[in-house]
Amino acid sequence: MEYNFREVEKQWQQYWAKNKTFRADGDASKPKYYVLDMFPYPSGAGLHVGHPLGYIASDIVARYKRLNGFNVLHPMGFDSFGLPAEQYAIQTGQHPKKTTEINISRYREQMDKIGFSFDWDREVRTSDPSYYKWTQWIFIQIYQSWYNLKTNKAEPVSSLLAMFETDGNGAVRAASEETKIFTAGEWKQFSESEKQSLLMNYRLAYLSEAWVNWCPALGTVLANDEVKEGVSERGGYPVERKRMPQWSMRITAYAERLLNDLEALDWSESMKESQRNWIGKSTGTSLKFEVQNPKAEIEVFTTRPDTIFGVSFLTLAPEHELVEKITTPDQKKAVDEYVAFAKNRSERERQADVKKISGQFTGAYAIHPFTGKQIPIWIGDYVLAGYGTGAVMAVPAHDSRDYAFAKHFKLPIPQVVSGGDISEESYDAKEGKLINSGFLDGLDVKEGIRRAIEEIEKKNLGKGKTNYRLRDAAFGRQRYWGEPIPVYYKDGIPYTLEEKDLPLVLPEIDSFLPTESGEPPLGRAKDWKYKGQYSYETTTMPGWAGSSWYYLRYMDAHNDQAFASPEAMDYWKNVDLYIGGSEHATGHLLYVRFWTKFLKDRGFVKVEEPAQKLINQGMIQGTSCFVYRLDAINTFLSAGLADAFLSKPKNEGITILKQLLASNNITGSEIEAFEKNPTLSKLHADVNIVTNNELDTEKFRAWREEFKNAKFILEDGKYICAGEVEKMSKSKHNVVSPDLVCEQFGADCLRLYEMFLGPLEQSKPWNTNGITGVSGFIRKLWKLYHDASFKFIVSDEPASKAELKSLHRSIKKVQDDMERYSFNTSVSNFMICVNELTELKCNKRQVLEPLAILVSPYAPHICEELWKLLGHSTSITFARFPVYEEKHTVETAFNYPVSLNGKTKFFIELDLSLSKESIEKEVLAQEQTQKILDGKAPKKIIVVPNKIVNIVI
RNA sequence: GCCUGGGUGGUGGAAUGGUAGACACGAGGGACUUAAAAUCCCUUGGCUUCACGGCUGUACGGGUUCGAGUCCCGUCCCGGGUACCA
Repeated sequence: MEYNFREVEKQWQQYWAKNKTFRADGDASKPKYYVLDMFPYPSGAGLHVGHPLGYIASDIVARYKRLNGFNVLHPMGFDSFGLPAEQYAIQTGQHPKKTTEINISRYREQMDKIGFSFDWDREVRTSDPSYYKWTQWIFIQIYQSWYNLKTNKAEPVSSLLAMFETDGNGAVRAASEETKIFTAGEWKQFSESEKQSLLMNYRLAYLSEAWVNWCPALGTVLANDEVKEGVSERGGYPVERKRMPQWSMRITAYAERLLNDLEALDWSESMKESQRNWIGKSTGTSLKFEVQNPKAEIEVFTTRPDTIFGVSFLTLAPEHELVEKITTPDQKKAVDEYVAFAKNRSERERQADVKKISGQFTGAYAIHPFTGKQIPIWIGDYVLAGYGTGAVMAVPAHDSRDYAFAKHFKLPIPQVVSGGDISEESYDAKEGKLINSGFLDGLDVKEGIRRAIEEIEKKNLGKGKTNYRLRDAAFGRQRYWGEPIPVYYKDGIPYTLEEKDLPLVLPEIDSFLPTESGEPPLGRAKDWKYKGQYSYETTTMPGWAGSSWYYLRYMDAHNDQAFASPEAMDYWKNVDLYIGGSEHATGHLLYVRFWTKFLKDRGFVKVEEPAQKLINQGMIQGTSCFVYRLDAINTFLSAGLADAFLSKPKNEGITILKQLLASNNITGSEIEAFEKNPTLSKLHADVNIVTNNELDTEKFRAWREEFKNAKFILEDGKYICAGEVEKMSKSKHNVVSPDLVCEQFGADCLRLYEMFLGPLEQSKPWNTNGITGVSGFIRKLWKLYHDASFKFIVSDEPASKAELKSLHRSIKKVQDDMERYSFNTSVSNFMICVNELTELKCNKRQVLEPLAILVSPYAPHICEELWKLLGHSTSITFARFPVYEEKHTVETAFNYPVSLNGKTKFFIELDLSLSKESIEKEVLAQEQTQKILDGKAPKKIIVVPNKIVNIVI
């Protein structure tokens, strides 16, 4: 009978699950290969066809590597803590744990239908106490560490304490905000609370008063990467700046390493560039400006110290601590007003009118360190409190923002770099000679920067400095559904739990809202105290905590003595191939690198980077379908007819439509109704009732009550929909679920088709139009082994040259494609092979067996079935991936193109195993060649191995 | 602005500097069939020719090369990311 994918696929999926076929085996003699997907957050909407794209690719690689003799680790899990479950809980009262479990089982069911070769025995869930125990444990290690700039790595706090006890902190070089110098003697005199608060400045996880992104609607703090364009990434709510006590991770200590180590990674250039930009290294110098009345010093950071003589004012951020001090009495009112105005503006407002210039003069003046001139001090919200020193030296002639500010407030714009016209805009380029610049005159910019820093350092006005845009990462979240931070407070001092007290389990609470006093939801937990008396930290960890080390847990998922055993980690090392979306460039992928480096420093892991190779799969967009409705009479126009109407002037269009309606049996009264209200609306139709742009009108009528009595005006007997590419989403009715595709065409078809759609990395719209081609391929493959009455047949006769040629060509191509991760061309190559073999009516075992293996990573179900029919014991590991022999055993001779002066003239039969020279000779000896040369001697003969022979006359 | 990836038929897309458009969809034609579905075969970048064939062609303009979609220089578009970062 014809291939029945429904039955076959189900059987194999059950077989694989029952036999745990894909368990990463313990055979340490095999080379390892770790292929990982970014694990999903199990949302309530389930998977659409876009989600499995990356999983299919990784699964193909996993199966391919197994066939090549690798011990493959290919796990899957769930990033199951997160905001949506909690929001849903607030709305419905359903416990997030429950909804999360429901969502996970739905995801699991959907994934199982696609036939992935995940090792489910290693599944991890970040919300599982046995997992987050170790997330908490790692937090404690980070808390108990400091960053030693001398050894350039994290060390336990004990080593720091030892230094304090013997020498104080004078000689300590640490990533820290601590500026107070103390001696060993002083240290010993400090009280416990003083000691702890000093130490806090060194810890890699620390509690401090900090500016945070506060999202009132979500009631929580967000990290910088969770804020996009001034609103929260989840939900799109406004975010404001707020100062509050806050747990943070000192990721800035790792800025340089995170930046430098990017180079050796096999990631896309754009991905690396995103991280570089996010880290935002810039080198320049700090520089102090003196204020005389009252006495104060303003420190600025600049990358252009060469333009120091072009400074015509200073600008401070409105939040700058000196603002209040230096403002003169007569400016006080105006400054206060401005500061209040700036503070009340949300980040979004502030960013939205970047073009609008605002600022206020403080009345104070600073002294130019080289010219001694008085420089007015302004405040302006184009200066950010969080970057550099929160103050800039304004060089309007050579910085576009300073320029705009100066023009607006009519401040002087002295030019100090020649080569640009500054009458209309600033000249920002780092090219030209310095002018009007005292000791810098005549130098070019590069040289000027060097000289200026030299002079600044000599005069002790500042020093060369590197600045990073990267901020420490906010770690506490004022919400429920996350890992509790394993910290309790004694006399107001935070202490971490001991390992034996872990996990600190998330307590049950009766409501997921903040408490009346504004405390996070965990403040509601009753009797939740350490040793019955000390209160716990009530914020929880952010979403990125659990995902920053999960790749390690898969290596040894059930270990309750350690997050993973050293043996397991020694064997699996790190991820060989990581597949996931590019949207994680500045979030997850930075944090997971950070934690890996930390764990390496402290000796818990041996690798410096989590993933050597990264592929970002593109997004699959939806193709929305639109129908056009004449609202007055509930009549739908096929797209072509609607176009004809819409492209005409209104009156003319109505006339055309009236005729059209009349000729389509629409009654006169209805035509009148239409004339009164001639509106044509464009509505989304469910893509699942549209095939090749043709709407199934019966299903459409049944889809919605309001369309029950709809009338349709067709073109060529069909109702055609208009198509448009949009993001796949429920509200646009363009969601295609993988379940449906599996049901209709089979999992193998879905897998092949998703790969066939185009290069993995590219974003592309889902379009089922071409799926019949792939579906046909599967049927053809089946039919290779079956005769006209669908009886299984295979011949033990030796294969013909042509058959072997087709097979070997495909093996070579597919191998090459796999090495390049070019999955789409692989599918094409399968199709060519099957087409050729079909034409040759090949049913030779010698060809069909390797073919089944070759195709199996892509279409595992049908291949397993065929392999079984071929009489072999059934297992996905088959034998080995068929290896193509480089020797020209099959195609020793074939038509070789010969071109004359770059133009292809003819083909000749050549033996490819010959050397270049012999090929040249043979070409010349050919009758055809002599005819073309016509007695002349060729100037040059170029032989391109395997490609072409070129004769130049 | 900066960074990054692109620009190839009606469409999705193939081409380690070597026969551009593989493979698939769509379209057109044909076979089988009472008919439909399914299946199979042929044609399908453009221009030109009755035909064999010829010319032209990978956003545009130059260059390197025996040979360029591919490499180099310049220009124009499109997608993605990102920014008052001093």
